[in-house]
Parts: sequence; C-alpha cells; structure tokens
Amino acid sequence: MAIDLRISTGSDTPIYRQIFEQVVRAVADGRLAVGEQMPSIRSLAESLVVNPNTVARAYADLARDGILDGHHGRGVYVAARRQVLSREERARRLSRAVEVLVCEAVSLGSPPAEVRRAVEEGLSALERPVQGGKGKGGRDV
Amino acid sequence: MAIDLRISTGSDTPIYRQIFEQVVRAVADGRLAVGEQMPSIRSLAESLVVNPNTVARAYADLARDGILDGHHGRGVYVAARRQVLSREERARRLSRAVEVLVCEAVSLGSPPAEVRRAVEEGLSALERPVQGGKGKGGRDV
Amino acid sequence: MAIDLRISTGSDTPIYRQIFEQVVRAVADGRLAVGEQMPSIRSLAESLVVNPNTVARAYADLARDGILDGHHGRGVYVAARRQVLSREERARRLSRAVEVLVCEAVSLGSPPAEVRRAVEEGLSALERPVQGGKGKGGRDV
Amino acid sequence: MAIDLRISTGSDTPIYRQIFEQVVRAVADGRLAVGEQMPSIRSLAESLVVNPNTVARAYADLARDGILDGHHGRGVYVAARRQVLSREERARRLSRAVEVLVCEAVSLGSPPAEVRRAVEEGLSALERPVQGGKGKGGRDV
DNA sequence: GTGGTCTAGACCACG
DNA sequence: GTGGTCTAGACCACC
Repeated sequence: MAIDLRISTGSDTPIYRQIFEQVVRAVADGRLAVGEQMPSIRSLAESLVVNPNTVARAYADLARDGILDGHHGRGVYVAARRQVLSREERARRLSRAVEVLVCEAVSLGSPPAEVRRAVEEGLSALERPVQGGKGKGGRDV
Repeated sequence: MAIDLRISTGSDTPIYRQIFEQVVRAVADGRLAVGEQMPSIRSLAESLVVNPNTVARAYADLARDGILDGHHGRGVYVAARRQVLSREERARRLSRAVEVLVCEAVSLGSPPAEVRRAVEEGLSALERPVQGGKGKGGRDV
Repeated sequence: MAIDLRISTGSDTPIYRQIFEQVVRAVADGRLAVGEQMPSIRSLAESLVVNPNTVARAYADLARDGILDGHHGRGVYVAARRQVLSREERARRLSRAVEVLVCEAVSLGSPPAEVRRAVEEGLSALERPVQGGKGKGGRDV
Repeated sequence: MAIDLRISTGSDTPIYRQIFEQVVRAVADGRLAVGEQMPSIRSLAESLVVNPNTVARAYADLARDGILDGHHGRGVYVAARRQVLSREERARRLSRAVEVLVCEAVSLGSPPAEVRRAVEEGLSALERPVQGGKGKGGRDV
C-alpha cells in the first residue's frame, strides 16, 4: 500500500481535513513520491470506512492546492510539488495558526515553557516516520 | 481604557470566538486588569453591530473558563486568574492545539525552524505586558 | 433503551439544566453506557416539545463537562469518563454546592442528622447502578 | 449590634438570598432571640452597601416564611419560631437540594467519600459561631 | 440526515 | 439598568 492513513472519528478535525493533512504530510515526508498513483476515492473510502463524499472532498481540496492531480477517470496522482501560496500568505496563515495555539494556551493557563515543550513534541514527530494513530484513538464511537 | 475589540463577519472564525480570543489576549497582556468591568452585553453588541446573544455566548464561555465573572444585574468583570482544568485536560487540549498548528505548517510547507520562530513571536507578546500607551486611536468600545 | 427524560416547564430549574442533570444521573447510574448514541438534538427537542436550541445548549454543556461528545453530522455520544477540572476547582464547586444545601437545610430547620440521612440516600443511588429492568413504561425518547 | 451579616457580591447566590439565609441561620443558632428588633431596611442596606430594595426583598421573604414579623412602621422583629412547612414539604425540599448537590458531584467526578467529607465540613460550621465571611470573599468586584 | 452559528425578539430575575 | 433563559427560524458545515 502506498500510504497508511489513520482517521479518528473522535477528533474535532473533520475527517476530510484529516485525510488532507495526512496526504500533505506524506508528500512532504517523501512517503508519497511525485507521479505516484493514489488509491481511488471509492477504494480509500472503503478501507477507511468513511463516506466516499468525504474522500472526494479531501481529494478535491488536495487538487485545488496542487498536491494531487488528475482524477478524471484515469486515476489520481501525486503532482509535482510547487508553491501555491505566496510567502506573505504562508506567513499570514502560519501566524494565524500560532495565534490560535497561543490563545488556547493562555486560556488554559499554560505557561510559555509548557507551550514550547508541546510544540517541540509536535514538531519532533514531524521528522520521524508515523508509527500509529494520533489524537484520541481511531474509530472510537 | 476598556477594550478595543474588532470583529470581522467574513472570517471563518465564529464571531463569539473572535470576541473570546481577543478578551483572552487582552487579559493576558494586562490591557484588561483583574476586577475591571467589561462593557455590558447589550452595549458591546450594539457597538460591534452583532446580536446580544452572540456577545452573551462569548462572555459565558469566558466565565466558564474562569476569565470573566458575571453577576445578575451587576455586569461582567475580569476574574482573578485561576486554574480551572486538570493537568491532564490541559495537556490534552494543548497537544491538540499543537497538532492543528503542526498540520497547518506541514500543509504550508513551513519548516520546523519557521514554526519555532512564529511560536516564539506569538509567545513573546505574553511576556511583555502592554505598557500603558494610548494606542493609535482605534475605536474603543 | 435510550433514555427516559422528563422535563417540567413550570419548574424554577431551567429546562436545559433539567436535561443536563438527568443525563448526568443516567450516565452515573449506568442507564447510559459509554459510547452509546444520544437522541439527536432535533428528535429530543421534538419529543420534549422544546426548542432545539434548548436541547443543544444542554448537550453543549454536557460536552463541555466531558460527559457527552458531539460530532458534526454524526450525532452525540456518551463520552468516556475523565477528569476535566482541576482538584482545586472541583473542591471549590463542591463546597459551594454543599453550602447551598446547608443553607437550605437551616432554612428548613432540618437538623444535621436529617441532612446526613438525605445525603446518604442521594449517594446510595450512585453506588448501585441500575440492574437492567425495563421500568414502569415511562415514555422513552 | 444584634447580628453580623456578611454578603459576598462574588457569589452566584443572590444578595437577597444571602441575607435571608444568614438571618434564618442566626435565628436557628439563637444569635437572634425571639422578639428582638432587626435593623431597619435602610440602615441595614447602608451598612451592607447594597440596594435597599434588596434588603426589603429579603425581609419580605423572611416575613412570608414566618421568621420575621412587623415592618409596618414600628420596626421589624424576630417572630416566634413556628413550622411553616409540612413534614412532607420539608423532606421534598431537602431531597431536592441533595439531588442538586449529588448531580454536581457526579458531573465533577467527585467520589461519594469526597462528597461526605465536604458535607461534614459544611455541617460542622453549622454548630459553631460564624467567624468571618464565607464564599469567595466579601466585596470582591 | 446531523450538529454549529447567528439573528430577532420575548420574558424573567436581580439590583 | 444588568444578565439569563427560551423560542423561532435562518444558514452553514459535515457526512
């Protein structure tokens, strides 16, 4: 199998977004090579036990962002990586994401050191291969 | 000084959440002092041109998290800081927030170093409370 | 089995709070098992003849306290039990609840012994979970 | 001074109720003797720094329950103690108050032992003279 | 179909 | 005047 996806129905992240993010990450990691064929929408939906519409939405978002290509009946492929966002836009989105994190930390009363530790932990997982589900555990309801 | 709030109706962040976040940050920054009275639900709703229920929801969430304290007929006040959630719950929420950030970073193609820099920038605002300037003339509410 | 809820509109306890309390007790009693699906907001609202928002508020409060877990488009489920609040916060809330009870007892002229007896009676329901009887034919929702 | 009242504006118990309950308790304790004159509405309101309407409401509730008597221009007096509620009604109210406490305990995840301890603590304060404010601290906003 | 957000406006409790 | 509760009904996101 080309890619190992884990979705968690217990997460508050929508399933289509989880698929999106994990594919993006797999491409970034090199676990999915440029030109490689993705599983079809229906087969992936079946193996993940989710609605095909959900997979279709993830694939559509990935195609929109230039990570995947095709899906006109001949299969879906990993596209050549290219920057779709300007440097400014990327910085804006990153700092918005950080803002959300910091706000959560402040509202929790977590000190900066605790935030840094959590961020390092989150980032460290980035550079190592995935070794299982993340979040609250897959398929928990 | 009260507080200068700005909301954007076009954002994908709900209005009540925008209010929540801005109040949290204002309290963390020291722009809102403990014991200070917040604008009333009705007056804030009027100046933001949103429904009073929306403001009420934000205030209720802030009260639930121990940031504000509301009293029947007497207004809403900035509460003394206290830890409401258990250590486990805080860790759970913090790591979920980090995961969202990391996924966003990966999706943006931002390397870990860039994430760390952005986080440090976000955290730095917490460690240097506002020093009493009058601002640039934003619309106080 | 779902759950048999009854609300009274004439009570001074808000409807959303009545729902909250009954669900809490049902979970504590074992009448609602972890992972079990709750009736949908709309269907419960219809059978209780209240506004869906009222049920939604009760469900939201229950989710906030870690008793239920709701997912977009997939319904609301009984969550795994966990400690959400810090020890200090729990002690604070518990002692406030006790104070209300004691004041009521004093106002009623009930001696301490009577209060202790009533408390034991109230607590005993927690320690003997329901044993699977079908009830007396209450209107299940 | 005949009676020492402490009100806490930080409590979620209405001020008029706090006054009510403390007077009831003082009568039960014997700190207020039958026939003793109460401070006037306006003087009590002034010393507690609350609205006279609030004191008036408390006195009215106390008169309704047969704890106070008079206030037709000749002052308010502690009435002869008498049972105003039937045994059944008292039991019903007490068990409702216990129900609220138990529900709170369950939703907090506090075990029965913790509840018993908190109740004992609350009851023990009953039999000793008051030695200061209770709750979150008087006059805190 | 599900839950989440927002608006509009009513009514009540508290001070 | 304040905040809290409830209703009615709209629109959106997710599955």
